[in-house]
Amino acid sequence: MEKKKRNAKVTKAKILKEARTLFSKQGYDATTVDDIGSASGVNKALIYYYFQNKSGLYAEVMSELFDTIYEEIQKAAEGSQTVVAELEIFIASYTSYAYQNPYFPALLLRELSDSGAHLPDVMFTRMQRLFLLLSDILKRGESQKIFKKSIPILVHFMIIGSLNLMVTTQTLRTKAMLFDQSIDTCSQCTSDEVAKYVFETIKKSLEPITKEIK
Amino acid sequence: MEKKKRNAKVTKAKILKEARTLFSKQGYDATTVDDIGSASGVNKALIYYYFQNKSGLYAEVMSELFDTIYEEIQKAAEGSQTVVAELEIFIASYTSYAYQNPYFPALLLRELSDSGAHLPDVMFTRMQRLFLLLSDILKRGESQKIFKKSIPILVHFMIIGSLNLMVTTQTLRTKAMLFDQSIDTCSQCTSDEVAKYVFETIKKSLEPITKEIK
Amino acid sequence: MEKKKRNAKVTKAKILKEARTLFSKQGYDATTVDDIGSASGVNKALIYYYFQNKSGLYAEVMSELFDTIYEEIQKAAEGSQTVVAELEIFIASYTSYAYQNPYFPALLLRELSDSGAHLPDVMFTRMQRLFLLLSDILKRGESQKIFKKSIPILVHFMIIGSLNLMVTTQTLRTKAMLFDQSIDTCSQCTSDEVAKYVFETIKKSLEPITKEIK
Amino acid sequence: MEKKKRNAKVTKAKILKEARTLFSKQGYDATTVDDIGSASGVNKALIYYYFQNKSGLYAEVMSELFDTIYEEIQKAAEGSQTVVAELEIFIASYTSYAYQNPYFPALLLRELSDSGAHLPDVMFTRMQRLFLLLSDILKRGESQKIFKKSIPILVHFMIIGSLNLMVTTQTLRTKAMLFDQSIDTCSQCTSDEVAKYVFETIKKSLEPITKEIK
DNA sequence: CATGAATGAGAGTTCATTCAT
DNA sequence: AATGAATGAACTCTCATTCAT
Repeated sequence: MEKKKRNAKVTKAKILKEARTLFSKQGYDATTVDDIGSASGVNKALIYYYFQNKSGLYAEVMSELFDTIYEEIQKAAEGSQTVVAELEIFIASYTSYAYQNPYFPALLLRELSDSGAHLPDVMFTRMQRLFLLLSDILKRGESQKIFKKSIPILVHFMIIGSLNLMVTTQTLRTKAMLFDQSIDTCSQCTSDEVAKYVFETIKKSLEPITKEIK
Repeated sequence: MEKKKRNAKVTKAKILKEARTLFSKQGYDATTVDDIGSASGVNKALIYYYFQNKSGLYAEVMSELFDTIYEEIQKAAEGSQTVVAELEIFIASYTSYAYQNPYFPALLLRELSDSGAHLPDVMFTRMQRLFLLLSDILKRGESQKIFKKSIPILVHFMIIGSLNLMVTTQTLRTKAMLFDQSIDTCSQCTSDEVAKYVFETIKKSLEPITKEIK
Repeated sequence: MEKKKRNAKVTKAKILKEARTLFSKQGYDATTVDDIGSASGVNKALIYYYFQNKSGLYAEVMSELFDTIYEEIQKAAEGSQTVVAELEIFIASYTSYAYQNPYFPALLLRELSDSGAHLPDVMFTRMQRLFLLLSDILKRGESQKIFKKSIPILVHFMIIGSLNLMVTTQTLRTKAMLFDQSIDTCSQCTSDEVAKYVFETIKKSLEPITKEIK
Repeated sequence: MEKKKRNAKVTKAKILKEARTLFSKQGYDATTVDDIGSASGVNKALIYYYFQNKSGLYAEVMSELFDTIYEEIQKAAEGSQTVVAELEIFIASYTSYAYQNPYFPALLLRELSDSGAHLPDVMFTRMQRLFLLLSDILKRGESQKIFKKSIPILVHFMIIGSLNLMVTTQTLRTKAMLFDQSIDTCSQCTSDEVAKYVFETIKKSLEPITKEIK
């Protein structure tokens, strides 16, 4: 009868996992602490024991996500030789992360739609780091004359905006296709195809004018 | 003493207006019917008299918004000669609408982060129409050999993703700048600059390969 | 079927009445809003509709009580000729009020034991007015050489302390008598007897020294 | 490294001490077992190990207090020659105890406002003993013709009522003075002055009538 | 002797919604 | 057309208490 083994680490992780799923599926307000409690098989009060309150739990969920994606991208970009390769890896790893952790895009978009209403200031910095990663690639590319001058935040938003929306609208796009076969919502596209298209688009837009003129 | 003139149309419009503002500022869940009531100076029960319930009101708010933006874009595009001009106008009018009705981007992004959980099916079609507008431009451009083959939904999402995020993150980006002057979040950019950059990016990415090779 | 007549005044009064009873019987913390709701036959939410929150209700209960007793004492004292008569009336009306509204002593003592933890500052003034009533009698008596110099607050506390305790300990004192007949806890005393004894005690203690010496 | 010496007696005493303080400062309901735990630096569960439950702890706290004050008064009264001296000592030692253990008055008043709802029967007897101490003095004084006939419980309540209120309202009275300098709430009085005044008042009221007539 | 983990039963408060006028 | 009164269902959070170690 080894049901309840009282392992704090395991329990806390379970709570965080279920919270992540629910928050992303239903949003912050629509997710109740009771939901999270029963999803993770623990008493509601235990959640308050580990995390002070609902928003504390939310903050911890978000921290984890931002830290993870940041590390993944950084790790992936480590050995890259050119800024173009770095850009490609940035987009590819973001895409792969987003497709594999589909709660992330939903949470991120919601947070950005809210001006971070639910997030403490600490989280703010974590969100910025991601942008700085790309921003730095662009800047270096520019000084190497490989990229033309750009507006980094817009490049950033074109990338993550489109990728996140692709993930969050998966159902919607499939539904659209069922309604009207003539509409192409790329509902069967793989994440690789998506990543590739976004990368090509961005890359092309960054090519110095000289090339184009020629 | 002509204070309360009992003008159904006016009252209903007032409710819709305040609802729109509140829903976009705070989101669906965080906005209470009471909030809307007191903002529009009417009794809560009257809201139920005019609209079936909270989500009915929400649906009406969203309908209005989508109808308006659709009409605006269409009207603007009317006299355009080339598909490139049409594309430019599409982006420009979307941008101008989003910047002038800053509640719209927040609502749209939230809705898309949810796979439209709050949205009735009627709304679904309305969202599609917007995409079809762009999709059609791309298709015609392609058959005229002016645009190369693209993935319309991704182009769509790059456009509206970036533009919406620019609007919703205005505060956040200003804050970021205050924290660290070296980070360029385009916090002072005008809507025209933004529209132009997005247009240039998309246009370039659509240029047929031939041009590039030369 | 004239059950629910929707009479705001009546309903509100009923809530106040039951709240008063329960707060005095069980104290602030031990009384739940649910208790009050079911005692007064209304939905809990209605209590929040009329009074913002639990402590708002409490404050209103206390206001009523203090206002009432103050008015009663003042009215009773109106026609009195001498300060001694005024003192007697002060004590007599306080006693009679306390015995007839037995929740009052409990509430007052608890509040005074807590340094008014549950009360807003407005209430503070109301409590003071009662003291000023007595204080004024003593002062006038003193200047008329009818009373000797006293410490008003102590006189006040001897009066209300003893009277309130008599009311709140009624059960306890009866119980004591049942345990041990030899103990005289005045458990059968009428309120008049009590008032008289307290008055005599205080009066005597206020007599100018001259009298005593003679 | 002799930090946690596992000394049952010491630990238990520490818990009792902090419990006493907290119960008196905040009342029974408002004090949580967690509060007591962290104030005394022990784990919450340990409190349940030593005392059955919250109200068990409370009972023990109260027992201690009543035992202590009873002993103090008795000891002080030991060598006194006359009943008047005994009365003086009773009041003086009660006053000194109350001023030195300011939690006691709050607890006692609260308990008496409740008709001892929180108190087990054992406690009841202990409260009585205190009264019997005074009651006995009065009775002896009466039979020695030094005191006139009195209502002992009222005398008791006048004494402890006023003294306890003086202690519990210290803050309130200081506040009153700050608000309005003209109100004399004896906020600077020493415990000796208070004790003396109460004693004089009671003594005078007990003087046999003969004296007064003369 | 001592602790961290876990729970059940509420408590206060909010809110969408309805009813009577 | 418009309102105040009333409700039920939830929701967040707390707390006394117990269990396993």
